[in-house]
Amino acid sequence: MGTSAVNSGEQSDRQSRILEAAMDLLSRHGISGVSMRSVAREAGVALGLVNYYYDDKATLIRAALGRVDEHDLRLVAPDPSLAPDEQLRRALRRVAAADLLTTRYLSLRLHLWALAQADEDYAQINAAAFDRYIDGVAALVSSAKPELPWEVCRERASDIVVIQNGVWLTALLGVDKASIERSIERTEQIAFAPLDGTAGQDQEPGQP
Amino acid sequence: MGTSAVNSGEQSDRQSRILEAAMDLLSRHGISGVSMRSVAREAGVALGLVNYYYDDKATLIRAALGRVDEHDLRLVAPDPSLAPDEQLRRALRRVAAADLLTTRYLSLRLHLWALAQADEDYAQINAAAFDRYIDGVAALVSSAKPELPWEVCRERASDIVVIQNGVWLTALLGVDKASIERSIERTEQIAFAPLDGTAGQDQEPGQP
DNA sequence: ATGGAGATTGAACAACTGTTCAATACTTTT
DNA sequence: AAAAGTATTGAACAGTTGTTCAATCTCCAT
Repeated sequence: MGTSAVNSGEQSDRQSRILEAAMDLLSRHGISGVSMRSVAREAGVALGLVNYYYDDKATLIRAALGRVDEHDLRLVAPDPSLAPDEQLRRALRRVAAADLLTTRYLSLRLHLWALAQADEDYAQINAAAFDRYIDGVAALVSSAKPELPWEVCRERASDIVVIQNGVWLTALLGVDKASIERSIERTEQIAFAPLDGTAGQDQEPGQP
Repeated sequence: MGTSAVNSGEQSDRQSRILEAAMDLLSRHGISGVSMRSVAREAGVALGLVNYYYDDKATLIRAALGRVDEHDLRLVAPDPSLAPDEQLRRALRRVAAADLLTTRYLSLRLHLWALAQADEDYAQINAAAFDRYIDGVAALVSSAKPELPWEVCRERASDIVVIQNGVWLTALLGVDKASIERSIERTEQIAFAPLDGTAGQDQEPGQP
């Protein structure tokens, strides 16, 4: 029987070359550019082998989706070697890092999101990963500002993620670099805002 | 010869039914769900008629893209019957309006964006519409706050659009309604911020 | 070397794709 | 009523798609 896609990590090198090829094609040409044949060609492998490692085309796409979700989660993984507030700051900065704002990654994310919108199956995987990501951000906020109740951390995390999504989506359209920088700053302000009022914004700096 | 897709407005009823069907399918099942046959079926029309009104599948998709772009631009069109600051406020609020935050519209936008990412042709149309949209927002900001130099208005518009994109993208994933509301408020703060410092954010509400 | 298990190939199949086109139906003009 | 123009149909075409499968190849334990 096939090796199944539940297999994590690097399998026989060929299997991961196939997955890599699929992600590359998806990122560059969208789902219509991903056929079993084009994947095989891109991976330098016979057609049959793609179906050997991935029973379905759906399984192949699911594997790609899993890889990207995994990657996203690493962005907000706690790093014990850093002070909590520095951890948070870096995680927020990573979103605008050069290696993340590449067309290849952003485009891949966009296509996967579009797929999730069209297919209930992908949608669930995606939604779960999205929730875990928000939880990750909330956990970082909580470590950096322990005085905040968890509920507030989740709130701030949601707000931050809205902006982050906006950042990378807009980055695809080639918006001003400076605007992205300002948006990142905005996420920092939300994260580090003092407890008092609503998160990180005071319209009137006047005194009571 | 065919009627061409340059034809704006409502043509023979059948033509617009076809376009409507295409947009519906695109929104619900993504580009792989849009075939000339499925469009014809959804529109209750023979296969040949789709190619009669739209020479290409690409032409059909372009028409859909045009419709959505047109719709987006109307969101920031100036409305002389309102005071400038009210115009701006309403435009910013419209993004979170119920009729816009529907899956149908958001999903359509997402798929078109994904298509633009895969096809240079769509990409240019999309980029142009995106620019016009930012210009529209900037113009509204400028009317509401005439003391701002145009450059600053564009800056604020860019920042606002980043958040708006984040809002509707995240809305697709079913994020907390409250978070969306807070994000909209944030766009208002950016728009209406006093001229002094950076746009709409003061980390410390202290006095000088 | 011999057997066997897994890896790899490409041909074959049925289903679907976009596009073309001759044939018809319907409207309007003459 | 005839002619002309447009709208509408579905069959036909060549190509592509995902999936299956018998046939090979590779490698390792025996």
